[in-house]
Amino acid sequence: MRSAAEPAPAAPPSPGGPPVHPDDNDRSDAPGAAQTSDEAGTDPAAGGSSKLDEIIATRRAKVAELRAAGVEPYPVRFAPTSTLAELRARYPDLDPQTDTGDAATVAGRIVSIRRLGKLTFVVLREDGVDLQLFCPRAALDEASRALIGLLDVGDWLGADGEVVATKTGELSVKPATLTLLSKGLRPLPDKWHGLSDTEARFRQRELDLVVNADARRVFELRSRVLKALRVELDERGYVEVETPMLHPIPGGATARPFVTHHNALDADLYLRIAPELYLKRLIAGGMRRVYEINRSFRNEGMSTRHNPEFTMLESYEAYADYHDVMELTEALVSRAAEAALGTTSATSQGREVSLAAPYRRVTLLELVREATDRPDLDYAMEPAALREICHDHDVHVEDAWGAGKLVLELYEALVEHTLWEPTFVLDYPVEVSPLARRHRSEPEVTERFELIMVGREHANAFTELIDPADQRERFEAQARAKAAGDEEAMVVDEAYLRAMELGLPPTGGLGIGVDRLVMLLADVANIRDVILFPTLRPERAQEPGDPGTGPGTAEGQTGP
RNA sequence: GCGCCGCUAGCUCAAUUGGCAGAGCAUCCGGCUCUUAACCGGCAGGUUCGGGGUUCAAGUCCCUGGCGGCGCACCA
Repeated sequence: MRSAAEPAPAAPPSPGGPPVHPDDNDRSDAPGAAQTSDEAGTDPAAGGSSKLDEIIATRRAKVAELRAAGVEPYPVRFAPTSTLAELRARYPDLDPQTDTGDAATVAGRIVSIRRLGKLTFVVLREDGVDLQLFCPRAALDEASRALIGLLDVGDWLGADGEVVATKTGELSVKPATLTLLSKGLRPLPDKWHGLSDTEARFRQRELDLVVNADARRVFELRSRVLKALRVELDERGYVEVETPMLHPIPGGATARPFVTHHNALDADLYLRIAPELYLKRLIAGGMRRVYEINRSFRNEGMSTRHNPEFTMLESYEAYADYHDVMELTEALVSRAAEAALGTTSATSQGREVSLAAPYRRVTLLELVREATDRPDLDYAMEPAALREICHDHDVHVEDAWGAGKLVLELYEALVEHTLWEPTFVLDYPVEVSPLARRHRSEPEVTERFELIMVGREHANAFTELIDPADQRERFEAQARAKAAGDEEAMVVDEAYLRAMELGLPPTGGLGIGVDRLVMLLADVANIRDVILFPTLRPERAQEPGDPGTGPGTAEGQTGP
């Protein structure tokens, strides 16, 4: 994204004068530059692998040759009359050797070239759809005849000609004119094996998208899921809002935040771990139904299910309780499934799962009683007795944990991964739910549920705590835990308490992990497969002091 | 963060017990007017992830660092 790097975009070939291209500015052929290294030394991106250098040098030479012939290799604009997909849809099955007489102008990236003497086949790809150009030399105008010999796989190309079907029945455009739209300098991965190196796929997603159809499938599915979630919420009268990602104090979840610093304010800020508190302040302000779909950031471990930045949907609705939110959750998940798959029946890890509403509802306590075969188990039990039950099931415990935390640990260790079909697990202990309202009839628990599907948590919701005095006590308990060393515990958020003191109506709130929902629907095992550019360790910087490969040449182009 | 596995040509992968670093595709040169993993002939392409060690000899064994994958831990 360095727009300043194009000081003279699409410079027209100057009449009479020699072709000049910006690349020359950082080449060392200026008089007096005692640069003796070969072509390789001028490419800041090439580490020293000479075959790649050779390919890039060859293609740069083609750029120069094209400019010398008056062809702009990076033109300003092109106007196709149809996409490749539209053309395929318009001519679903032409008979072999049909000349339709219809003209079409198409464009795409060249993914294959087959030269058979005076006949060339070029395969264009656009938005994942391929179309062949059937290019007998005799059909091309003079400029296109010169151009076609300089084309490479990876170039962007436009073609203007007749829609035909070849002898074998392959739908094709037979161009009279070829227009180079952008000359690619780097080779594409193997046309047959594609790009399978996972690191390369994540670091160079653009390459993954060019050659791997599955990458495109996943991200198109993701887009449909996002749209479906928005449409469902919009139809229900929710307003989409955007609240800060820079927070003066982290809140809304128990997690370790990223810290950053604002210079003019001379203040530390935290990347948000959840939008929750701001969204509830909007409810306090009288916005009846709001939602936000965007990133949150947690400075914790990374895994196949955890990226440091991830997308969450949070929604809040005045007057609602968690039973209302369950109904909303069912509608959102089943609608997302319909949008993604055309059905509420999904396959995950080779196993079916039905996402059709309604979903099973069962309390956390019931599940733990069942799993431990202890019908007497209860939040009122002595913690020592609960610890013993944990010990019997090899569940790790810590001294500071109360009954609620211990029961939750049992649930997470013994039950959660066994819940395959969508299940609302209800009524989490107060101790582990600092922002949820106490249950209307069970004092030890809150009105909170998590939605478990295929053994994993996908949503977390509750009847919100709206009593400011209760909230202050919960915050203070969290602050004590933090002082005692719990790095994830919350701090007292006075701005939020002030909003609550203004009066928060009864409110039902929901959070859905969007990446995980997409993982489920796309049936992929790694969260990095549903995030276009997942967080990776930075690539190692180039060796300092390595002549000719430092940042100097690249920076030199960036202009003022 | 811990454990296990991986890293060889632009891409996908080989390389016997430690014994001359190879193939296919792509590139480059030549041929070919119905191909679609086009075909035929030829040339070239290597810091075997980096550094160190053992050895007559290291892609291979040892140490160390880098990056990635998987599992565990934590969370969504």
